[in-house]
Amino acid sequence: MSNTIRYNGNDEGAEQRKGPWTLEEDTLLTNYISHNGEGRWNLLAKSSGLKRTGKSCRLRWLNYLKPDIKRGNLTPQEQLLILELHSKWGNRWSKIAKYLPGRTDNDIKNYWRTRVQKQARQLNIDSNSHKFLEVVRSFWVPRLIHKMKDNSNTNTKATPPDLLGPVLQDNNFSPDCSNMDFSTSMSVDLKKNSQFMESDIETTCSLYLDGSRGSSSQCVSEDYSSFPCLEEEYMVTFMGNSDILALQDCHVADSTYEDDVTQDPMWNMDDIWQFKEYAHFN
DNA sequence: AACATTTTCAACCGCAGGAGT
DNA sequence: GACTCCTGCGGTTGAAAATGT
Repeated sequence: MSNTIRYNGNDEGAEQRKGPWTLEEDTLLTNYISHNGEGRWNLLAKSSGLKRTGKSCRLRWLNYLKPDIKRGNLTPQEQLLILELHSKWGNRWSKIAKYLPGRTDNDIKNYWRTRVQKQARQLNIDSNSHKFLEVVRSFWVPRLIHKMKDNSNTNTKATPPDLLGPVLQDNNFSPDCSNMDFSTSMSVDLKKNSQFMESDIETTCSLYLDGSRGSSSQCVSEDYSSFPCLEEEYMVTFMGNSDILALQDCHVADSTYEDDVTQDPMWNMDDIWQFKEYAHFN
Protein backbone atom coordinates (compact mmCIF):
# COMPACT_ATOMS: atom_id res chain seq x y z
CA MET A 1 0.00 0.00 0.00
CA SER A 2 1.86 3.00 -1.16
CA ASN A 3 1.17 6.50 -0.02
CA THR A 4 1.89 7.95 -3.40
CA ILE A 5 -0.29 10.46 -5.13
CA ARG A 6 -1.62 9.02 -8.32
CA TYR A 7 -3.67 10.55 -11.04
CA ASN A 8 -7.24 9.37 -11.12
CA GLY A 9 -8.61 9.83 -14.60
CA ASN A 10 -12.18 9.97 -13.30
CA ASP A 11 -11.82 13.22 -11.53
CA GLU A 12 -11.37 16.02 -13.98
CA GLY A 13 -7.61 15.72 -14.05
CA ALA A 14 -7.18 16.51 -10.38
CA GLU A 15 -4.50 14.59 -8.57
CA GLN A 16 -6.09 12.12 -6.24
CA ARG A 17 -4.45 10.75 -3.16
CA LYS A 18 -4.54 7.04 -2.54
CA GLY A 19 -3.28 4.83 0.20
CA PRO A 20 -3.26 5.41 3.94
CA TRP A 21 -4.96 8.49 5.30
CA THR A 22 -2.94 11.10 7.14
CA LEU A 23 -3.95 12.71 10.41
CA GLU A 24 -4.57 15.97 8.56
CA GLU A 25 -6.93 14.28 6.12
CA ASP A 26 -8.77 12.57 8.97
CA THR A 27 -9.18 15.89 10.75
CA LEU A 28 -10.39 17.58 7.60
CA LEU A 29 -12.94 14.87 6.93
CA THR A 30 -14.15 14.73 10.53
CA ASN A 31 -14.53 18.49 10.72
CA TYR A 32 -16.37 18.63 7.43
CA ILE A 33 -18.83 15.94 8.49
CA SER A 34 -19.38 17.50 11.89
CA HIS A 35 -20.47 20.70 10.17
CA ASN A 36 -22.25 19.32 7.12
CA GLY A 37 -23.26 15.80 8.01
CA GLU A 38 -22.38 12.62 6.16
CA GLY A 39 -23.57 11.54 2.73
CA ARG A 40 -23.25 13.13 -0.72
CA TRP A 41 -19.73 11.84 -0.75
CA ASN A 42 -18.63 13.18 -4.09
CA LEU A 43 -19.73 16.67 -3.15
CA LEU A 44 -18.01 16.22 0.20
CA ALA A 45 -14.81 15.16 -1.52
CA LYS A 46 -14.83 18.27 -3.70
CA SER A 47 -15.92 20.80 -1.10
CA SER A 48 -13.82 19.60 1.81
CA GLY A 49 -10.54 20.18 0.04
CA LEU A 50 -9.57 16.54 0.36
CA LYS A 51 -7.77 15.14 -2.65
CA ARG A 52 -9.68 11.93 -2.32
CA THR A 53 -12.57 10.32 -4.17
CA GLY A 54 -16.01 10.34 -2.61
CA LYS A 55 -15.81 6.60 -2.26
CA SER A 56 -12.56 6.84 -0.37
CA CYS A 57 -14.00 9.46 2.00
CA ARG A 58 -17.08 7.36 2.63
CA LEU A 59 -15.01 4.29 3.38
CA ARG A 60 -12.67 6.11 5.70
CA TRP A 61 -15.56 7.60 7.64
CA LEU A 62 -17.69 4.48 7.90
CA ASN A 63 -14.88 2.05 8.63
CA TYR A 64 -12.59 4.12 10.79
CA LEU A 65 -13.52 7.65 11.81
CA LYS A 66 -17.17 7.34 12.76
CA PRO A 67 -17.38 7.90 16.52
CA ASP A 68 -19.22 4.68 17.40
CA ILE A 69 -16.73 2.37 15.70
CA LYS A 70 -15.55 -0.32 18.10
CA ARG A 71 -11.90 -1.27 18.21
CA GLY A 72 -10.23 -4.43 19.41
CA ASN A 73 -10.91 -8.12 19.15
CA LEU A 74 -14.34 -9.54 18.70
CA THR A 75 -15.85 -10.92 21.87
CA PRO A 76 -17.01 -14.55 21.99
CA GLN A 77 -20.58 -13.27 21.85
CA GLU A 78 -19.85 -11.35 18.69
CA GLN A 79 -18.09 -14.34 17.18
CA LEU A 80 -21.08 -16.54 17.95
CA LEU A 81 -23.36 -14.04 16.33
CA ILE A 82 -21.21 -13.94 13.21
CA LEU A 83 -21.12 -17.72 12.94
CA GLU A 84 -24.85 -17.91 13.37
CA LEU A 85 -25.67 -15.14 10.94
CA HIS A 86 -23.19 -16.34 8.34
CA SER A 87 -24.78 -19.78 8.47
CA LYS A 88 -28.07 -18.09 7.60
CA TRP A 89 -27.03 -15.47 5.11
CA GLY A 90 -23.59 -16.36 3.80
CA ASN A 91 -21.25 -13.54 2.84
CA ARG A 92 -23.80 -10.79 3.43
CA TRP A 93 -21.33 -8.81 5.46
CA SER A 94 -23.20 -5.56 5.66
CA LYS A 95 -26.37 -7.36 6.69
CA ILE A 96 -24.49 -9.22 9.39
CA ALA A 97 -22.77 -6.03 10.52
CA LYS A 98 -26.15 -4.45 11.25
CA TYR A 99 -26.47 -6.86 14.16
CA LEU A 100 -23.08 -6.03 15.61
CA PRO A 101 -23.16 -2.38 16.62
CA GLY A 102 -19.83 -0.66 16.20
CA ARG A 103 -18.48 -3.37 13.92
CA THR A 104 -18.20 -2.74 10.20
CA ASP A 105 -18.79 -5.10 7.34
CA ASN A 106 -15.06 -4.86 6.72
CA ASP A 107 -14.32 -6.02 10.28
CA ILE A 108 -16.58 -9.01 9.90
CA LYS A 109 -15.30 -9.87 6.46
CA ASN A 110 -11.73 -9.72 7.75
CA TYR A 111 -12.62 -11.87 10.74
CA TRP A 112 -14.19 -14.47 8.51
CA ARG A 113 -11.27 -14.57 6.11
CA THR A 114 -8.47 -14.51 8.64
CA ARG A 115 -9.93 -16.65 11.43
CA VAL A 116 -12.74 -18.80 10.17
CA GLN A 117 -11.39 -19.63 6.73
CA LYS A 118 -8.00 -20.28 8.27
CA GLN A 119 -9.51 -22.94 10.51
CA ALA A 120 -11.33 -24.43 7.54
CA ARG A 121 -8.07 -24.61 5.61
CA GLN A 122 -6.37 -26.36 8.50
CA LEU A 123 -9.14 -28.92 8.50
CA ASN A 124 -9.08 -29.23 4.73
CA ILE A 125 -12.75 -28.38 4.61
CA ASP A 126 -14.41 -25.84 2.40
CA SER A 127 -15.62 -23.07 4.70
CA ASN A 128 -18.89 -22.89 2.79
CA SER A 129 -19.56 -26.61 3.02
CA HIS A 130 -22.15 -28.35 5.11
CA LYS A 131 -19.38 -30.30 6.79
CA PHE A 132 -17.70 -27.15 8.02
CA LEU A 133 -20.99 -25.85 9.33
CA GLU A 134 -21.36 -29.14 11.18
CA VAL A 135 -17.91 -28.79 12.68
CA VAL A 136 -18.63 -25.21 13.66
CA ARG A 137 -21.86 -26.05 15.40
CA SER A 138 -20.49 -29.17 17.03
CA PHE A 139 -17.22 -27.77 18.30
CA TRP A 140 -16.74 -24.10 17.78
CA VAL A 141 -20.08 -22.90 19.08
CA PRO A 142 -19.93 -24.97 22.28
CA ARG A 143 -16.40 -23.78 22.77
CA LEU A 144 -17.39 -20.16 22.45
CA ILE A 145 -20.23 -20.77 24.85
CA HIS A 146 -17.78 -22.31 27.26
CA LYS A 147 -15.57 -19.29 26.91
CA MET A 148 -18.47 -17.02 27.65
CA LYS A 149 -19.31 -19.16 30.65
CA ASP A 150 -15.67 -19.24 31.63
CA ASN A 151 -15.45 -15.50 31.50
CA SER A 152 -18.61 -15.05 33.48
CA ASN A 153 -17.08 -17.33 36.11
CA THR A 154 -13.64 -15.76 36.22
CA ASN A 155 -15.12 -12.95 38.21
CA THR A 156 -15.56 -15.35 41.09
CA LYS A 157 -13.36 -18.37 40.33
CA ALA A 158 -9.66 -18.51 39.70
CA THR A 159 -9.54 -21.94 38.04
CA PRO A 160 -10.61 -22.02 34.40
CA PRO A 161 -12.59 -25.07 33.29
CA ASP A 162 -11.20 -27.53 30.79
CA LEU A 163 -12.82 -26.15 27.68
CA LEU A 164 -13.34 -29.25 25.61
CA GLY A 165 -12.79 -31.76 28.39
CA PRO A 166 -16.42 -32.59 29.11
CA VAL A 167 -17.04 -33.05 25.41
CA LEU A 168 -14.04 -35.10 24.46
CA GLN A 169 -14.05 -37.34 27.52
CA ASP A 170 -17.66 -38.32 27.10
CA ASN A 171 -17.82 -41.74 25.42
CA ASN A 172 -21.39 -41.10 24.44
CA PHE A 173 -20.52 -37.85 22.79
CA SER A 174 -22.53 -37.18 19.68
CA PRO A 175 -21.92 -34.43 17.15
CA ASP A 176 -24.76 -32.26 18.27
CA CYS A 177 -24.37 -30.63 21.63
CA SER A 178 -27.41 -32.16 23.22
CA ASN A 179 -25.37 -33.95 25.84
CA MET A 180 -23.58 -30.90 27.08
CA ASP A 181 -24.68 -28.66 29.80
CA PHE A 182 -24.02 -25.05 29.14
CA SER A 183 -26.55 -23.59 31.52
CA THR A 184 -25.27 -20.36 32.82
CA SER A 185 -26.68 -17.52 34.74
CA MET A 186 -25.61 -15.43 31.80
CA SER A 187 -28.12 -17.15 29.54
CA VAL A 188 -30.86 -16.39 31.99
CA ASP A 189 -29.83 -12.76 32.08
CA LEU A 190 -29.68 -12.68 28.33
CA LYS A 191 -33.08 -14.24 28.06
CA LYS A 192 -34.42 -11.75 30.50
CA ASN A 193 -32.94 -8.90 28.54
CA SER A 194 -33.95 -10.07 25.13
CA GLN A 195 -36.99 -8.93 23.28
CA PHE A 196 -38.79 -10.31 20.30
CA MET A 197 -40.13 -8.07 17.60
CA GLU A 198 -42.41 -9.91 15.26
CA SER A 199 -42.22 -7.17 12.69
CA ASP A 200 -38.67 -8.14 11.91
CA ILE A 201 -39.16 -11.86 11.58
CA GLU A 202 -37.27 -12.09 8.32
CA THR A 203 -34.09 -10.94 9.93
CA THR A 204 -34.49 -12.90 13.11
CA CYS A 205 -31.18 -13.77 14.63
CA SER A 206 -31.13 -16.37 17.31
CA LEU A 207 -28.38 -17.51 19.58
CA TYR A 208 -28.54 -20.54 21.76
CA LEU A 209 -26.74 -20.03 24.97
CA ASP A 210 -27.97 -22.97 26.92
CA GLY A 211 -28.17 -26.67 26.20
CA SER A 212 -29.73 -29.63 27.86
CA ARG A 213 -30.11 -33.35 27.43
CA GLY A 214 -32.76 -35.23 25.55
CA SER A 215 -34.46 -35.03 22.21
CA SER A 216 -36.38 -31.96 23.16
CA SER A 217 -33.17 -30.01 22.84
CA GLN A 218 -33.49 -30.09 19.07
CA CYS A 219 -34.79 -26.76 17.97
CA VAL A 220 -37.64 -27.35 15.58
CA SER A 221 -38.17 -23.94 14.10
CA GLU A 222 -36.81 -23.74 10.59
CA ASP A 223 -35.69 -20.23 11.18
CA TYR A 224 -33.48 -21.34 14.04
CA SER A 225 -32.15 -24.46 12.42
CA SER A 226 -28.51 -23.53 11.99
CA PHE A 227 -27.38 -24.66 15.40
CA PRO A 228 -30.13 -27.04 16.46
CA CYS A 229 -28.38 -28.13 19.57
CA LEU A 230 -29.82 -26.08 22.34
CA GLU A 231 -33.16 -25.97 23.97
CA GLU A 232 -35.74 -23.60 22.66
CA GLU A 233 -36.82 -22.70 26.15
CA TYR A 234 -33.51 -20.98 26.65
CA MET A 235 -33.19 -19.62 23.17
CA VAL A 236 -32.13 -16.06 23.17
CA THR A 237 -33.30 -13.99 20.28
CA PHE A 238 -31.41 -10.86 19.50
CA MET A 239 -33.44 -8.34 17.69
CA GLY A 240 -32.02 -4.98 16.84
CA ASN A 241 -29.45 -2.86 18.56
CA SER A 242 -31.11 -2.68 21.94
CA ASP A 243 -30.80 -6.41 22.37
CA ILE A 244 -27.24 -6.52 21.21
CA LEU A 245 -26.48 -3.82 23.71
CA ALA A 246 -28.28 -5.83 26.34
CA LEU A 247 -26.03 -8.70 25.44
CA GLN A 248 -22.96 -6.53 25.72
CA ASP A 249 -24.05 -5.48 29.16
CA CYS A 250 -23.68 -9.09 30.19
CA HIS A 251 -19.98 -9.24 29.39
CA VAL A 252 -17.41 -9.53 32.00
CA ALA A 253 -14.90 -6.73 31.74
CA ASP A 254 -13.62 -6.37 28.18
CA SER A 255 -10.07 -6.15 29.38
CA THR A 256 -10.34 -9.77 30.46
CA TYR A 257 -11.08 -10.79 26.90
CA GLU A 258 -8.40 -8.65 25.41
CA ASP A 259 -5.75 -10.06 27.68
CA ASP A 260 -6.89 -13.59 27.59
CA VAL A 261 -9.57 -15.28 25.60
CA THR A 262 -9.58 -13.52 22.28
CA GLN A 263 -5.83 -13.56 22.07
CA ASP A 264 -5.84 -17.33 22.08
CA PRO A 265 -6.09 -19.13 18.81
CA MET A 266 -9.58 -20.52 18.63
CA TRP A 267 -8.36 -24.07 18.30
CA ASN A 268 -5.09 -25.57 19.35
CA MET A 269 -3.49 -28.53 17.60
CA ASP A 270 -5.20 -31.05 19.85
CA ASP A 271 -8.53 -29.57 18.97
CA ILE A 272 -7.72 -29.63 15.29
CA TRP A 273 -6.77 -33.27 15.58
CA GLN A 274 -10.12 -33.98 17.23
CA PHE A 275 -11.95 -32.07 14.51
CA LYS A 276 -10.12 -33.92 11.80
CA GLU A 277 -11.07 -37.22 13.43
CA TYR A 278 -14.62 -36.03 13.59
CA ALA A 279 -14.62 -34.87 10.01
CA HIS A 280 -13.10 -38.17 8.91
CA PHE A 281 -15.87 -40.25 10.45
CA ASN A 282 -18.69 -38.09 9.17
C1' DA B 1 19.88 -9.11 16.61
C1' DA B 2 18.64 -10.23 11.99
C1' DC B 3 16.06 -12.20 8.81
C1' DA B 4 11.93 -14.92 7.13
C1' DT B 5 7.34 -15.98 7.39
C1' DT B 6 2.66 -15.25 8.70
C1' DT B 7 -1.19 -12.52 10.11
C1' DT B 8 -3.90 -8.47 10.33
C1' DC B 9 -6.71 -5.03 8.56
C1' DA B 10 -7.10 -0.55 5.99
C1' DA B 11 -7.98 0.61 1.56
C1' DC B 12 -8.72 -0.28 -3.20
C1' DC B 13 -11.43 -2.12 -7.17
C1' DG B 14 -15.27 -3.54 -10.03
C1' DC B 15 -19.91 -4.23 -10.20
C1' DA B 16 -24.90 -3.65 -9.31
C1' DG B 17 -28.80 -1.08 -8.33
C1' DG B 18 -31.38 3.14 -7.51
C1' DA B 19 -32.42 7.96 -8.55
C1' DG B 20 -32.60 11.70 -11.52
C1' DT B 21 -32.82 13.59 -16.15
C1' DG C 1 -35.98 3.32 -22.54
C1' DA C 2 -31.26 5.22 -22.30
C1' DC C 3 -27.95 7.57 -20.10
C1' DT C 4 -25.28 9.48 -16.18
C1' DC C 5 -24.19 9.87 -11.50
C1' DC C 6 -24.00 8.30 -6.87
C1' DT C 7 -23.95 4.95 -3.30
C1' DG C 8 -23.16 0.62 -1.24
C1' DC C 9 -21.54 -4.11 -1.38
C1' DG C 10 -18.37 -8.01 -1.63
C1' DG C 11 -13.85 -9.55 -3.19
C1' DT C 12 -9.11 -8.66 -3.18
C1' DT C 13 -4.64 -6.58 -2.28
C1' DG C 14 -0.52 -5.40 0.03
C1' DA C 15 1.95 -2.62 3.74
C1' DA C 16 2.65 -2.92 8.48
C1' DA C 17 2.84 -5.50 12.51
C1' DA C 18 3.47 -9.69 14.84
C1' DT C 19 5.56 -13.99 15.32
C1' DG C 20 8.85 -17.60 14.40
C1' DT C 21 13.57 -19.29 13.49
